[in-house]
Amino acid sequence: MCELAVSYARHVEKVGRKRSEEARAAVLRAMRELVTEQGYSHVTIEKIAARARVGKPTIYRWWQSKNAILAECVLSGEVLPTPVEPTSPTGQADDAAEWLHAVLAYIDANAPLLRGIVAAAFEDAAVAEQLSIHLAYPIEAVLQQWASISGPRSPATELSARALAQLFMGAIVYRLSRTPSDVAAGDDPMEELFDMLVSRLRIAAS
Amino acid sequence: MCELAVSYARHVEKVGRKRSEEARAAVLRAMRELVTEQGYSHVTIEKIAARARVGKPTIYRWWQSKNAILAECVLSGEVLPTPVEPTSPTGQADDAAEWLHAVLAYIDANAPLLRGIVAAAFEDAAVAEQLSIHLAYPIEAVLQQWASISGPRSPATELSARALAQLFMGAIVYRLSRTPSDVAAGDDPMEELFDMLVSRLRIAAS
DNA sequence: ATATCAATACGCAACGTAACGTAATGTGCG
DNA sequence: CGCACATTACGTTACGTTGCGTATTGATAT
Repeated sequence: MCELAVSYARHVEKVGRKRSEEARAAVLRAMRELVTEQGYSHVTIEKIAARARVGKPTIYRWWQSKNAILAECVLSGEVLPTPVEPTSPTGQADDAAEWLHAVLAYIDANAPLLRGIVAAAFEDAAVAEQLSIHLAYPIEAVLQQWASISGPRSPATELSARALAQLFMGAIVYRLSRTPSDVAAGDDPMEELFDMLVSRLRIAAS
Repeated sequence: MCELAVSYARHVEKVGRKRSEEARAAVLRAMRELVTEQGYSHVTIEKIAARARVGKPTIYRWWQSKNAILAECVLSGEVLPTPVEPTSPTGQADDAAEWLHAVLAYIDANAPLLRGIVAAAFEDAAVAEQLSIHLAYPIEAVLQQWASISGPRSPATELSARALAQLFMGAIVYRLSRTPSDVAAGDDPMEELFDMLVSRLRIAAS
């Protein structure tokens, strides 16, 4: 299951020098920075090693591939921090709106990095799985929580919470593929989608 | 705008041997096949040249990059053929359902290729633009056509055609990122989305 | 306790392979 | 004749691997 984490626990017992947590963190950090700056396809192991001030063999010892490093970035929550957690899931429509906008703002702010992650996810199932677990499922859970306040598959949503969540995830991901200029050119239906969702929650709550 | 097509019109006039349409088609065909078989990141210029039985310099003469070749695949409609065009845009709900399912079936049938294209789109704005033009906009146009039958922004849809198209595109993209087994595990919001869309068209038409 | 040793991780340097993008050379088509 | 083509070759970059010397750790022996 969690091969990614297990890699850190190789030869747990016995003697010997311990793995440098410093080196591990530096590699993940370098990966994040390089993806943000240059795009995932332009990231090389050698660049990572150079920036992290780490030997190339050290990287190959602990990670099977470039994708595995990126997957671990997602896994260890270094890419998708607090905003994914709801501020106050009380079911209030205003809270919902606030939270949705916070998530969207975070995604926009980290667009270059997330674009690289998504691109990798489309070519590597392991990355896709981590992305689902650490981005899609939490969002889905929150939306489901809100939706369930007005009952499962209520008239307020007409769609199951799961379908609704996946649709939003899709819209958010698709939005990422477009340049900020495109999105800013009054061509962004995200507000419209939010309004729909929030207004329905509002109706359901009243 | 269309730098991609212009590449074919270099030195349009005057003498000399004409560009081999055969070679061009062979390159695009090889790109499609290799992406389908091995994934975009594993496609190399040399593999393309070998499979297309074409010299490497010929490829570099006409295309600036690997992404440019892929973008031209999308541009020249070799990737997204007929199903994107509506079969009979009469506004009948049954037609709508049929068309939506046809598009979906086509996408599923070509999932490996489309995964590669989407992955590239997330790292190359030019590819993303071609994808928008040749997939998102046609879908949007069809939805708009259907929506307009019951009046612009009617109660039947509540969302603008643009927002619906974005939702649809997002769902398609998100679905592509998941393995067929995942999608088949009754975890697919597509049918639900279709049902909602179609049932509303049906109501609006009556 | 302190010293010693084995085991392991580390950075560094170098290797052969693969793909890159370009250049040189000839053939074939218009 | 001019240009596009295939072929071949080249230097560069990144790959993934290996050997080496050093640093750090736990176990063992004094």
